[in-house]
Amino acid sequence: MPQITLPDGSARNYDSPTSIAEISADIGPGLAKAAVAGLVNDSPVDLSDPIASDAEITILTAKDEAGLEIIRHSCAHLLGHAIKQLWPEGQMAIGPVIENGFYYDVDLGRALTEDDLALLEKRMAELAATKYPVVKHTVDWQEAWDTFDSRGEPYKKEILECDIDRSDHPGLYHHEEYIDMCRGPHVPHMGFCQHFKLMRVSGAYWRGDSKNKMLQRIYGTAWPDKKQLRTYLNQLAEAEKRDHRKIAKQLNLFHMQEEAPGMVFWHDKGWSLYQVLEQYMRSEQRLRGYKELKTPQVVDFSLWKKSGHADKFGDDMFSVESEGRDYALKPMNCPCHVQVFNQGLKSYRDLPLRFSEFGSCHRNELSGALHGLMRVRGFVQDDGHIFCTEDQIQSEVAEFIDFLHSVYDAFGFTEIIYRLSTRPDNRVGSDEDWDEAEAALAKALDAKNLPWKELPGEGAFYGPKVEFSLRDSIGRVWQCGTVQVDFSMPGRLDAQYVAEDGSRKVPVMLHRAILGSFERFIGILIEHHEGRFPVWLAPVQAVLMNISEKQGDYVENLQKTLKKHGLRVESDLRNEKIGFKIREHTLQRIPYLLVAGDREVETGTVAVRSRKGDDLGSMSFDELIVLLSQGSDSSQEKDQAS
RNA sequence: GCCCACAUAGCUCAGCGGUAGAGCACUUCCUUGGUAAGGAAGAGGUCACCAGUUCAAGUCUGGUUGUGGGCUCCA
Repeated sequence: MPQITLPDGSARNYDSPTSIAEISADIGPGLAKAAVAGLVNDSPVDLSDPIASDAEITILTAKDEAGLEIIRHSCAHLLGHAIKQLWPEGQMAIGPVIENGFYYDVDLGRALTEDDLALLEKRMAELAATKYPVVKHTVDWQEAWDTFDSRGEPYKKEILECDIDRSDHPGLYHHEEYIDMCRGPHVPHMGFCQHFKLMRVSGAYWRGDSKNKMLQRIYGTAWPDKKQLRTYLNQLAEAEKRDHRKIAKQLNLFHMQEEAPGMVFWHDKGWSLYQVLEQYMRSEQRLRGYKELKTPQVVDFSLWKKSGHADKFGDDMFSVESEGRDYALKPMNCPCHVQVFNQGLKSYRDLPLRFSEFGSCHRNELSGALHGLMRVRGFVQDDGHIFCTEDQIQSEVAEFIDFLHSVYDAFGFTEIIYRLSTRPDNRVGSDEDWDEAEAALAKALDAKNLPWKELPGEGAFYGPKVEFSLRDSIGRVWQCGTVQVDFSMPGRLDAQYVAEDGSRKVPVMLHRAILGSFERFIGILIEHHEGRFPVWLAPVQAVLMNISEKQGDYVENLQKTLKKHGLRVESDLRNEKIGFKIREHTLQRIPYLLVAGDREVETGTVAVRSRKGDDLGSMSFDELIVLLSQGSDSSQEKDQAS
């Protein structure tokens, strides 16, 4: 006699075991039709699963996030169904839900083409249009194994053997003649799975292990209705429009070429952006008590052996041989900073000691990992290392977080995501050290009421860390900042200070970065702003143009004066119509377009137009200085020109 | 590094066995025009690189390099 409680608190009684399907039908035909699956005491179930005892239930529809996930999961099965119809020899691996969609890994023994994808998509649409029912059979382990054995599905058998207990009762979902194994739940019929699109194919290792066979992975996206599918596809097009590689080409910021894979040739405009960032970080760091260093880029391997990096990352370091000695291009700055710390005897009175460096690093990343500015081989970190005592960890981390907030705010990033990565299995340092460091990081976050998520086991081998990610203007998340506690390196590299009692102690070292690397951060800025940089960052803040030749001298003089005020202003005296010049510089996303004709020469002004197309009227020289000098202050960041 | 795709003028791309094409940009000339493209003429390419097939190769085959999308990795 199950009593069913609905989310609104109302209860219904049933004489015999019931199901989500039955309850939905009792509530109304609309709901019965829309129901995808349900939650029974917060556990997901199929519509048809029997409910024999008292329970709190929720009916899931396509409108629920959980309901949509079920649809996506069923879409993976639909893809499996279509694959097996088109290529019966294909061996199915796994087909999970991912953000915005699903994928299926399958072993076809050959690569898939774009044409195959279209074929698959067509077959899937045909199958889904029949709205065939999905039937679940719960069987015992052996029956599941026999089923996949007879159907020639070795990967499914391996999953059973390795991941599923023999006493379990796996669910077999029958999609007409196709059978897939799944914890479920799934949609009651495929009519729910009609709004999808296959996106791409790629290779993927079986079980994510590069030693295993490479399977073919087919990605798809799926949504509750046509409209949401279209919206999503539009968003993708939007992201593509923002691609920093494309915008950088249009705006002439940098280029890369075959002779230096993964390294950047900065052009003047990109370098201007870079310099503004660097100068900004430099002045902020100075205000916060950092001492800026510059350390060598080519350092003998012995130091990397001592620091432990050669053992762990040796293959990823660029090496140089000279006069029988082996050197490496530095992949990071920390060992060099310890060398600076080690010069001269340090006292506890010197701590905390904050070093910073715009450290030029090289890492020989796998060729396939390179990606525009986002993943490069040569880059510059806004690196810093704080040498301190254990007692100072929490306050140093707290100060660092304040610093990081002010920087992200200045660049217009308001939403930050905090993650605390704790001890991995493979680690150095005592458990007591880890307890203390993890607690210090957590306390620093909690003291500011920041919401954070723990990533157990994700810490570095030498200590726990907090990672800071920011959300960009179209919702994507980028990890940039980090602060890491290090118990290992100061000891390995013989860093010491004299404690209050005269004894020698090893300092704690905090690694920290806010931007991460200039290269990547600029890539993120380009995409975040879609190349429309706030005026304080814009490589060219304004372009002065004349209407006709007569105003040429006026424009040139004005440009000189503005440049003397440190403003980045160009002039365009070409023999072109004003409309043509306006168009070109608008496409170049120049914040302000300054036009001088006879009227302006007479009054000593210029006509100001924003890149958005707004007419800001005539401005005098003084007004221009104010307009173009809007700083990194975030309240001004959202200027009229954006 | 692995899987798949791609590489043609400065840029964006077409051509897919038979003497290299378009638009924009560039150069010169005309035009001096008030807020998103004024007109005319001209110049510009060993079709990424190296082999092979063929009477003939941007075009077909193999290899190399780079790029793109994934996978793996990310101190």
